[in-house]
Amino acid sequence: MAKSPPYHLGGRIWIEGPEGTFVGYGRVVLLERIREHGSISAAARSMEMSYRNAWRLVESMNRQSRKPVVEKSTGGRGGGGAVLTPAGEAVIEAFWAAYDDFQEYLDAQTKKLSL
Amino acid sequence: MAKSPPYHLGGRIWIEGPEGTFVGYGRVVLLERIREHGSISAAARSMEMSYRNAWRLVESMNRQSRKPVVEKSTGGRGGGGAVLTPAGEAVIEAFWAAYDDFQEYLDAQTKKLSL
DNA sequence: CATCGTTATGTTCGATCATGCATAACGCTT
DNA sequence: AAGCGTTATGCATGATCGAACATAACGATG
Repeated sequence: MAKSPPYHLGGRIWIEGPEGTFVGYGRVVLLERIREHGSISAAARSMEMSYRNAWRLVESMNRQSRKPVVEKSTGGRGGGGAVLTPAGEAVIEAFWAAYDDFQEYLDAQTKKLSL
Repeated sequence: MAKSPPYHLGGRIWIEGPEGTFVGYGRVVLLERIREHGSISAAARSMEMSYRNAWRLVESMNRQSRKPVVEKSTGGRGGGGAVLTPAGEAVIEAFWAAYDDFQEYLDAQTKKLSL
């Protein structure tokens, strides 16, 4: 096996909206966890993020999206919860598509690095 | 003129070395300023960066580069100074090449954003 | 040999951002 | 009506990173 080259190209991408970051890697993972667990608090716990911050991120995404990505409800059976909307699903899909393409781009550009 | 779309792809890239970031946007600008001014301190002043930090970044780049990107001298006429090496020139060129390509990539991918 | 501006380096201060903690409101269940 | 877990929100705490400040060493020049 060949020795890994000394340098490689690194990078990050995100989708920008009116307020700045609309969705990036961390936010999209949060959306997936919400879909999986059915609440912001359980999603936050599952990824070692404070509920405070998870809630803030959801607010930011909902504000910047035409249609909310997460619908929240308070009280009731189980205390309430949060569900991912179809708009949220679309955001997840759009981000991963861009992300996957970007990873390939980084690999390809690394090979072109003249160092 | 058409209204700008609600979302666009944003991102950053850098060249990674053994310690993490080898050179990114800020570091390459610093190298150019050193070439222009002939010292780390003047370069730092010209871009509103503390000398402390500028010096640290130069150290980091020199440590990670096969051959130093900047050669420093202390004392003497004018107190000393710093000059960019050919290796430094090569790093600047390599980074801007990758950077320019990346900007085009972001524009192209933004148009493919299905949101 | 005193001066001067730069490199070199430690220490303190400040801004930023996420975490942690503390409550309150909510509404279904029992 | 009481209990429960979640959303909602303010406030204090802590980690991180660069700026700001303070010296010291350096070496050509006058």
